[in-house]
Amino acid sequence: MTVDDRTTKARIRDAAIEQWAANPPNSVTVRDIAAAADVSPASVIHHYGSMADLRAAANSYIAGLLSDYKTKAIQTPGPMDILGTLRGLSDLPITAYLARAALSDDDTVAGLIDELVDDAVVYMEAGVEAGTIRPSPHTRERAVVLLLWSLGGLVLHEHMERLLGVDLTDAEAISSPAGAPYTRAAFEIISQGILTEGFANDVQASLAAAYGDDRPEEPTTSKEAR
Amino acid sequence: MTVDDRTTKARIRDAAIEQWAANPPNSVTVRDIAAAADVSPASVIHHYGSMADLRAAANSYIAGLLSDYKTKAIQTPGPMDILGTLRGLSDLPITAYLARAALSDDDTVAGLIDELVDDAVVYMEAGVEAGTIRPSPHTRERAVVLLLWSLGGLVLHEHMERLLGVDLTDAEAISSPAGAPYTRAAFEIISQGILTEGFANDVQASLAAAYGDDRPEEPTTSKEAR
DNA sequence: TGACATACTGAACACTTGTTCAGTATGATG
DNA sequence: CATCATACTGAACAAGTGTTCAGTATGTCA
Repeated sequence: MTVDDRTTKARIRDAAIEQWAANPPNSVTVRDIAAAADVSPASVIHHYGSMADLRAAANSYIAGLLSDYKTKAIQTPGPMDILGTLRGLSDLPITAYLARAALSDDDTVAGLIDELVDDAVVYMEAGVEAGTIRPSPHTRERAVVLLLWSLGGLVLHEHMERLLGVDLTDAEAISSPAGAPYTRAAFEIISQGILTEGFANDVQASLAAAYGDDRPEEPTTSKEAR
Repeated sequence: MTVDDRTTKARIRDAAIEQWAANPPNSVTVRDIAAAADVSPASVIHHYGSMADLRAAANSYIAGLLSDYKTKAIQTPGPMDILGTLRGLSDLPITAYLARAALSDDDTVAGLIDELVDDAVVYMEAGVEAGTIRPSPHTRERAVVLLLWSLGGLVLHEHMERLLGVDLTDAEAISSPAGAPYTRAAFEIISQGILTEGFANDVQASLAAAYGDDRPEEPTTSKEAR
């Protein structure tokens, strides 16, 4: 006999998160959330004051979950997939929620993204220390681009599923063989890039000429010309 | 003095595209578009029948522009930035529009994305031929992931701008020194990846063990049928 | 008991949305 | 000229939005 011992306020919050995770932004109404939480629309406002405040409460709740996972995930090595750590963090569809929230113009969302970026920087620095991640002259910029690319792929998960058959919001699918079309492509990109060494050197040279040279120091590998 | 010789119908379409490119999805109203085109809301409906039909007309117009660019871009080498070719294609903010449109559940948009993917595959195969792009056992999957990552970064351009100070929807900014924080990080990732060689081998080994090996130089137990 | 706070609701309100409609202007065609 | 079609508009409408509000329970505490 499993009863729902959450308070009504918590039930409303969770219902809101689920609704926002599952539906396009701005298409979720008070009445939707109220129906999902099995209360009246007025009750939603009673507990949270307004729709915007509910959104803020949901965001800060998610932020709290993120903080919790941080302390746990710090000991698990291999930050290959920055967002992967988020999956399976709670019963709530956090990744799907983030994918939608990243697009809302709500100000509190920016804080969530910034937090993820900061975490990514920390992880990657730890990876450099551990010898799994290449050092970079622009650690933070690299982390920003990589995180926003990953998050962007998540945001476009419907296209990803149509094109590769992989649902990035499904935690189990990703880590199963069904997720291979995505994971092996992503791994290939982040492990060796896509450019040949010769062409990369050419581009690097022209970039250096244009913006100034800041090539990362190569750890005693090949140095011969093409 | 230059007069606007576009028909009212064309002006409405262009105004709609600009509005949709510049504002969050579902936040653009008939009255916004009407005001931008300097006509009455009723005139918008008069010309296009409904808001949905206007959207469809805009999508097919963009699709037409894309087809045009394809024939042109085929001869410009260096497909480093797949989406870069789209910038400066027209006076209309096509990339920004695509970034918003990629999220709408309109069916005609899926066709646009698929077209971009197909183009990316072609470009990358040409790059492999030319020796600028590394060959891959999964060309199409790699192209999909790379394109959706890029497009995803574009979708999240507001976060990118906040975090890096680079506006991905601004064609000139990208190719100027102001775009360096993004371009050099993106280049670093696609030129050498982010994993060290040793760690990449480790991960590759476990991936191969889990899903089956698809790298000829890594010998593992071969027992599957063909 | 009485007094007070909290939880919750149904019904309405003010506002915005896309769309309709009657009607005016303009120009082409006979 | 009359006739017709098209371009365009102001005013309204129905539906949907978040929110307010008076009012009813259900406690808690003196």
